[in-house]
Amino acid sequence: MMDILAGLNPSQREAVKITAGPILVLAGPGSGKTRVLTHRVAFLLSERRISPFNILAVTFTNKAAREMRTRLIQLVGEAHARDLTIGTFHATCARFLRRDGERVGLGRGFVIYDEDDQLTLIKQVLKELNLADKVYRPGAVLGAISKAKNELIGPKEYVPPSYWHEAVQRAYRRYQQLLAENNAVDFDDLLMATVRLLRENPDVRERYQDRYTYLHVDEFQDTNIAQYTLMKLLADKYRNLFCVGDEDQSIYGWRGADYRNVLRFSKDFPDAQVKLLEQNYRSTQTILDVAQAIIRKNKSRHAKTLWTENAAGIPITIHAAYDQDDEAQFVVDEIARLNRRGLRGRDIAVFYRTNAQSRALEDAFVRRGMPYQLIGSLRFYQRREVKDLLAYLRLVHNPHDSVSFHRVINVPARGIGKSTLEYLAHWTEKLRVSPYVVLQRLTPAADPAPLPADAFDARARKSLLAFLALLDELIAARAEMKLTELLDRIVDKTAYKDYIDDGTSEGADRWDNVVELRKATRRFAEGTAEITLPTFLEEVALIADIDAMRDDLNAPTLMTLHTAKGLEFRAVFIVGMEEGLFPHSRSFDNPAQMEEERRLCYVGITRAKEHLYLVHCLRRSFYGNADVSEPSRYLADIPRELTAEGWRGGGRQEAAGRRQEAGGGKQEAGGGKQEAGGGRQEAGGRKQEAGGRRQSAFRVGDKVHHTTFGDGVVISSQPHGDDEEVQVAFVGVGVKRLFAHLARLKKK
DNA sequence: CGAACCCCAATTTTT
DNA sequence: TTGGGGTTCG
Repeated sequence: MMDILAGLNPSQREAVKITAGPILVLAGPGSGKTRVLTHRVAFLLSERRISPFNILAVTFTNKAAREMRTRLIQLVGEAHARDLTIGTFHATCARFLRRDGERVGLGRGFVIYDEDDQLTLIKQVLKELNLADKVYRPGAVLGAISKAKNELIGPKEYVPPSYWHEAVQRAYRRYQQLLAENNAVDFDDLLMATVRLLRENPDVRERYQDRYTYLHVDEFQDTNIAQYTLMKLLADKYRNLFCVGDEDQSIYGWRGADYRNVLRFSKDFPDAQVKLLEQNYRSTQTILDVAQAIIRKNKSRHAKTLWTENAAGIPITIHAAYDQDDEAQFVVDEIARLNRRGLRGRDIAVFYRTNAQSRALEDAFVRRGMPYQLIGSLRFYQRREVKDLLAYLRLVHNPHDSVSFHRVINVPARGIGKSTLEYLAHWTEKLRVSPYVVLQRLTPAADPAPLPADAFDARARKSLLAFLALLDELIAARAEMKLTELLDRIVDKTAYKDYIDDGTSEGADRWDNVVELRKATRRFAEGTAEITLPTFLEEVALIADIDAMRDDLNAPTLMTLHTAKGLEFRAVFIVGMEEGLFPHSRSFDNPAQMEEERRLCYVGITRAKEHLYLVHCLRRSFYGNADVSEPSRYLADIPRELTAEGWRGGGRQEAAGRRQEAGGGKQEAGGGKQEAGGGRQEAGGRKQEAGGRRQSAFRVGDKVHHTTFGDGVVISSQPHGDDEEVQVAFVGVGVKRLFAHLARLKKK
């Protein structure tokens, strides 16, 4: 076993060595926060001989949990690391509730509703309560409910601060009722119910307190009230609570996170030791200076003095692009350049404020035939086909789940239409049972008594009974089948392939996703579906975008700034550095939110080790129409001497003067999409760049002629497969991007 | 019943 | 621009 303390700096070592009592480690970006956390656990295990069973560490993402475990395996070996409890807040709570949920009224087989399901449910509620969804927008109502839950406020305690919120309260109450009827919980319930479980049941509380005597929280600044309360409850007996965080990286305030938990901690644990980690090991001095220049402007923060022994490095690049296509083009061009200078794909990331921005980037990568990894946006487990099949699986697990029930009762279409469903709803309300039970009572042998013979017309009745038979068959099959077989059976019995694979390329993509889902079930090959189905469903429900990130893909990663937290790359691009986008206009009127935007910028910048690019557009189109954009205020905060001067040269600026179009349509460069692993990331075109091998026939500055567009000047040129992709500024037409050969471009 | 059409609305970040 | 939801027509 290696020396746990070796390789730690003095402050890190101090933090690790305090093994008793409450400890708060305030750690700047790149200061070895995760290192301290893992080494502290390793230290507990090997030096203090604490049993791994007594150690709990919570993170915010599965990825972080996984990484922590991996590092601990390296430090203390598989045998010790295996028995540690490391997981996300949500997964940990789900685990507690699987065991003891009945104490707070949760049935054994409860399902976890994701955002889609929540939306479905709240829409139903709003309809029931006759609340116009114009005024009571489902998302907004859910947001208000979520906010309450994060603060551990139930529908009864809820004090509506306005008229609007009075309706929210009613919706909240009904929403919880429906969740209970469906034996379902939403994300926030996982936390809230666990807190309730511990609060209201001293025996359970004490059992968990005795089990987990050493508690650890990662990214402490992002905990909300519920999460903080949970940890405080667990720590109440032995008081061994170790938290690491950085208030400057608090970016989830909108989701209820409250960095004042850092202050609360000091108040609740007056004897807490506070350790500061201020040495940065990640970034160049220049990048660190840029980051400081940004974050310094925030008022509500404790000034920190981050420093590094790293070299100054190179100046950062601020680039003005014409529009988002030009911006994306710049990014891929620049990445190609970095590649030539020895940076590998996995060393590079592109961050943006909103997911919608990924599109233009994807287009540019695909056109270039450059592989990439996209995190987020259209999530795998959110796609229609995947959700459909998951709904079937959930129904098998819990047939009373009415959201899943309604999702698939007519998918694929089996002649159960609107009026039939309305009538079905009539019976569920009348009998106060789940739709599944109504179907059961359509059978002649039903007990209690079957519904009257004239309930539902013959056709509807037949369809409904067929669906019931299908469900019951699947439920019965569960006991003797593996999960994968169960899924196959569902696909088979519903003729799902015929339904989804309609001959179009989208259909093929969708079918690929089904195959991918099938692959995901294969990890649960041991034991019958009876055993593995609940675990599978739970895991799937608690997956986050970032969890699917792969290090083995060696492609640049595209993700939102929020997702980027906790990662590092040799080169970082932040695009869309524009007022209204970043900082986002939604934050303008709220100073606290504006500070959060700034922290987000700080988080983005501090991901970079060596190269940092901040890019903004002069024009950006939002939904349909283009608008002039102002450079982000953050750019103005950066001292000039830290940025590359005279950089904005090259042919690009001329191009920027004119309207630029992605001419010639979108050519799919590579062999379509590559679905990988968890199925969520998409590598774009996979075709290898021709690189410098081909001699290009067209060079920047060449005068050319095109039969339709007339005369123009080449402003860029890229070898592309057998052809050459050129950008040409045509007189009176604008910039077009085309394949020279294909377009029969002539040199003049 | 279901496909086709139309209109409207929204678009921040997500465990 | 996209998608969801509602309406209409076959």
